[in-house]
Amino acid sequence: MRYSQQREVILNLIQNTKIHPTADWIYSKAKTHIPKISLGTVYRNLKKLEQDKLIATIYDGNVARYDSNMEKHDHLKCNICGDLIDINKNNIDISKTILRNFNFKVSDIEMTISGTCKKHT
Amino acid sequence: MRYSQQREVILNLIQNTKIHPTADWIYSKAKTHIPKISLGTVYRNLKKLEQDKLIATIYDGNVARYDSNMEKHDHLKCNICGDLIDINKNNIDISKTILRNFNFKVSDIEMTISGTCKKHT
DNA sequence: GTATATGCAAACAATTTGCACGCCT
DNA sequence: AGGCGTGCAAATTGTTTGCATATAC
Repeated sequence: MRYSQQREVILNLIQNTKIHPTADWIYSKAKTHIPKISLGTVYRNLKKLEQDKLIATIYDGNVARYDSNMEKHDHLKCNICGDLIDINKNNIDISKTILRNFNFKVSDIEMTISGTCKKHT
Repeated sequence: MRYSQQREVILNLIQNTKIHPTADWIYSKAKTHIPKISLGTVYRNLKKLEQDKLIATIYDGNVARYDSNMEKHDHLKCNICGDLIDINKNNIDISKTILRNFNFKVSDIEMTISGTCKKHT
């Protein structure tokens, strides 16, 4: 992958925030560094960065968010502000542990387990 | 909520399939019963049915899928065909149990825990 | 009769893509 | 020089909405 200033700015933005930003947020921040940058460029670079495993995509409802924490981890999602907070599975015991460690009151736990179903064995 | 043939067909379609269909799938099946049904009607009824807790929305990547199994449950998602298979959390012990019970080879477990973060206490 | 539901089409939001040009290597 | 990356605008996709008409109750 060849160097480009746009890609560098985009990656830095993602790495320097904890908010798991959307493409739009990245676009508006990037414009303060590169006023002429386009939204298409943002999306193209996000795809590339994901392919190169420099970032990961999190689908939050029907909006994509981007995360540069590439260690396997999960999220606490606040029902009120929508913030996503990183957690390691190791930290999880049960709701009580989460309440204690994160001061986060759990109302629901959702899980998607992926893999290969029996049709492909 | 007042009766309508459209809504009845839509709900029946969701209840009679295990595939967690998308709005588009529902629309095309519904047309075989009600040729003039519109996609707008499908979406409006999906919203209503969700508000009335007759169905639930599952966000799968960036597409919404609809599920009439209203008991709390999670999903196994096949990496190859994209199918979502229902599971009860009770069934989950670990990957091995899943392999045994569902003949499903687990490659990843993702979890979103929602609730209220400390900013709102 | 009146409120709710419908079909249709236009509007929207998020994301992708074709094209001519620009800039790394 | 050659190819990857860019800006711009138009195209796509999934979903929502305004409006006039139709239907349940």
